[in-house]
Amino acid sequence: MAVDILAKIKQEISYQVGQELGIGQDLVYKVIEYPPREEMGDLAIPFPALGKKPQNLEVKSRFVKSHSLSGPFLNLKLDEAQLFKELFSSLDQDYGIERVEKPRRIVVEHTSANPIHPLHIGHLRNSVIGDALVRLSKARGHEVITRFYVNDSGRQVAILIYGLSKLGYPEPPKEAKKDLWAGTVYAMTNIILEIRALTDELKTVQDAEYREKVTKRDELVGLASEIRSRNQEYFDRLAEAIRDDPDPEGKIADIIRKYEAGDPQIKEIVRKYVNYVLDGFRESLSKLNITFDEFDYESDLLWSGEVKSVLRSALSSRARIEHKGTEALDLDKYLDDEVRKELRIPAGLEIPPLVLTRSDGTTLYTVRDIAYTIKKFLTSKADQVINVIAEQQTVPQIQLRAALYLLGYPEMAKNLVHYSYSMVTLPGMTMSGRLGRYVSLDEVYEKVKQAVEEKTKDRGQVNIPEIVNSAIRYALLSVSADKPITFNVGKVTNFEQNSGPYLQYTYVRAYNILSKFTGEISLDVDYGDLAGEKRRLLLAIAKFPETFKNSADSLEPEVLVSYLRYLADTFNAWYDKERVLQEQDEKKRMTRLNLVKGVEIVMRNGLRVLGISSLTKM
RNA sequence: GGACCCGUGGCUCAGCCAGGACAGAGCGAAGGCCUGCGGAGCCUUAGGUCCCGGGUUCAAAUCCCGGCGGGUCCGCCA
Repeated sequence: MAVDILAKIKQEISYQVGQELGIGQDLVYKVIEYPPREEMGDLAIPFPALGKKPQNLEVKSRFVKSHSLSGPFLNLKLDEAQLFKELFSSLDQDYGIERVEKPRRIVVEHTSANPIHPLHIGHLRNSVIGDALVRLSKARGHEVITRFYVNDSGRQVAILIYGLSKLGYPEPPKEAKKDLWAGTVYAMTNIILEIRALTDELKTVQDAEYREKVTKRDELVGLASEIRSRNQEYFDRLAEAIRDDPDPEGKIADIIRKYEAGDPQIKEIVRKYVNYVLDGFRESLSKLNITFDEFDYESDLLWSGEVKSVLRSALSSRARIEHKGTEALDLDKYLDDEVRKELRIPAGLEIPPLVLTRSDGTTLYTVRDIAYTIKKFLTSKADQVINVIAEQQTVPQIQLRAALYLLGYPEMAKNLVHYSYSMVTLPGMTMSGRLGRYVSLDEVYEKVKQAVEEKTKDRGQVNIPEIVNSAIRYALLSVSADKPITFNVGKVTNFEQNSGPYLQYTYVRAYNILSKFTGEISLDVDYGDLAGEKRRLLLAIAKFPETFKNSADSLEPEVLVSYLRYLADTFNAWYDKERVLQEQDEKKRMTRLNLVKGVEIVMRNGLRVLGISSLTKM
């Protein structure tokens, strides 16, 4: 079992200082920080934060080499020899991967794209973040279940099925990627329907509105001709069939209704095509080593009666109201300030009522999501459910928590986390799955792959997929989730310092030094050698357990990413200046080998929990 | 109009939640470093009113209030 040496040292120091000042150890521990500049020391205690200002203070610890008062700070310099000895005598392969004392059961739902078109770079951010959260939490010792919610009973799937019906329910060509193929049919059908709807509207409007709609229709017609080029035969057949259909909207509503009711014929059709698209998703995500434990179909919740039961409970709730002639829940009225705070609902937000049913009696997405959330908590016996969902759904997610609370599931409401992330945009283009306008995950993957192939073409056997994976993951994980990203392929294929491949490359350097050393790495070292970057490396290695805990517990992969970047920079700066294997002095060589070993282990473990493989050559 | 998120060198970001000492990186720019463990590397230099204005504090990029700018949402869509 690896030990967090730095935590041990900080505890010892805070105990000492606490005794001297007559305050609690925990309080001191909490305020210990790292000075901004090296020459100040390795640790600092700001006295005002403790409400004390001692004249002089003795810190007696074998780990502390010296200390000095500087303004309001007590600066401590650690004894690198003691730290080194303690750290490397207990270093093992799992170093830094600190497990929690009380593991929890955590469900992470992520990606959950509509099964009607291929995954695009917006979903990619969701998948990569979700997967990193899964890996971080698992490494921390939690039991994690990964789930994908299949939205198979909405209007969008119905549109796809409607389009397919007009084509006589064709099979995708053998060589085609099935999600891509379905996405084309969906976008064609949708555009044709939208144009038709707009054309109908033109008959009843006039003047400014008329001109606006004409412009909009012209745009759609332009897009239509673009998408027609993907498959002219499909497009022309769809256009003709939909033109001849007296009531497409009725047919689509019919599909939704029959599917919700579990009509065996439509069930078989819908499931077949939805599963084709899911096959495509799995194929794309497997390239990034992303998998799921469960795929949960929205329709199963309808057929099993789980949605009905939620609806019944909602209809008998005291919060039930009539809203615009239909059934709804008033989520605003019955939650006091304290509850809102507990549920992380902004104080100033007027929560919109939750509409429960359409006038034809069918249920809406959020109602089904209530049922799904309950299912996630119950079937996995989860302590916490994390939904990785775009920021656009902030309000619906709030409605969800509020509704759970009101319907008698306050614990679930409190333990449901919306892990929000901001949009991914493309330079000079807005994406729209509805209109078939997007850059798919597969395209991004291929572009990055080409760049990697170009870069490695003279290097023999190299694990190209793992380099592509690291470049993509790093690009999406190094930016905090709540920042919007403009996805720039040029940047992702730049494998210089700020990149996943840079980290992998650093690992390769460390690994190769170790692989060329045939002896035994011992602790018979020269502590005097621990200066400059080597001392910095020692400190950095010592900080890894704390950084990992921080990153995992706060669900912030970017914290770990920045740390690994710093470690790599420090290692590379040293690597260029001094030799390890060629060092003549045996004890110095041994000092350095230990440090390289430390970097190797930390880099490998750190990358692993981000879903990035450490390669031994590249 | 209301709510939420974002605003840090020319560009892209870290640091903000848990306030602390002259604000860190990368890209781009200028100039250097390959007889040595893999140059996807290293070393210099230039470049910053941390959006603005108040407030709290011994201490504010960080917390609070008010603005400004950008994004997102406010549907019997999901």
